Amino acid sequence: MTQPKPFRDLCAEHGIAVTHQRQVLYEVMQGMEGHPSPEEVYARVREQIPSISLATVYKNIHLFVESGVLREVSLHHGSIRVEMNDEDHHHMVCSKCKAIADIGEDELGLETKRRMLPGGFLVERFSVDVIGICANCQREAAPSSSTRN
Amino acid sequence: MTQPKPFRDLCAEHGIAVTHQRQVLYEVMQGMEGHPSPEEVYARVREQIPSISLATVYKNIHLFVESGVLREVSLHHGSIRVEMNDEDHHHMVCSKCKAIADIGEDELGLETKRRMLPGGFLVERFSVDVIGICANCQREAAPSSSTRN
DNA sequence: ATTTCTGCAAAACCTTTGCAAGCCG
DNA sequence: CGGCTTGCAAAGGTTTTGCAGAAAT
Repeated sequence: MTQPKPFRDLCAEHGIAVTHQRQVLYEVMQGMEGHPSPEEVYARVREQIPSISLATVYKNIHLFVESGVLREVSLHHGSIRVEMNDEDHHHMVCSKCKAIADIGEDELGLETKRRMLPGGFLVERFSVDVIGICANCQREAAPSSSTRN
Repeated sequence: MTQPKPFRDLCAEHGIAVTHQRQVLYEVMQGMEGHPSPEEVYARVREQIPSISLATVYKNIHLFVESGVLREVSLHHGSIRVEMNDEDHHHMVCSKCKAIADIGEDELGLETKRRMLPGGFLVERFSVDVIGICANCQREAAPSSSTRN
């Protein structure tokens, strides 16, 4: 079992109260792929707690982000996105359809050696958005060579 | 002279009309350091065209972005940011004070060799946010070792 | 019992849109 | 002129805030 400290201890560590809403919010987010918006999270949590309010979702997402429980990602998107994936990874953003996919640090083929940058900036982590064209959009954009598609 | 095609030709290339507002907007943005928000750009343009409206600024920023005249950057910020810096560069975002500084592709020490990623994603460019602590915040956060500061 | 949290509703942004008048080509 | 652009004002969407009641420690 890899979750001996499910949620109570996370809350304890960060000095926040354990509420039913937070518990469900946390679990729902754990189970969501990709980069859900607050609205999307809200919709899912509602299935379990119909009376929850969007404001509560926002408040707790912020709380979680500030506590380091999860990570905020600012993609080339309009609204806040959040992700639970805590492995080092980055994002491929399709400039045509705006789809976002994760890509592992190693698959990316980036070498991130420096821990200190010019100007004395101390590196915590790298957040890479690879802008490009996803496989689907490449197919659509190549009408002639797609004969064998 | 490096600007033989100041603005008229840019517009011609992209098939958009040359208006006074666009001309001033473009020049103002050229002259702004960093990553101004639409509001900040608006404030500057207003100095020259007091009657300009924020809506016009938004419309034309979008037009410029779509035309490729400038680049939209989505940092770890709330609103759209824009930049004229068309050299390949990335951003250092301080997780304490949220300050943003540019860093050149080479200074970053990243090797970005691949043009194609797993899943058939065709790379156009990399947009790297380095999250970390800027020199100022490091000083403030180190009360003991800052004696000789 | 106190402090913290929730849900509601209103407010505060930020950004977009519709439209009449004006400018560009 | 005809079409694109502007400015205004209003609408739209997202996120935040204030507060009374409810839950947590």
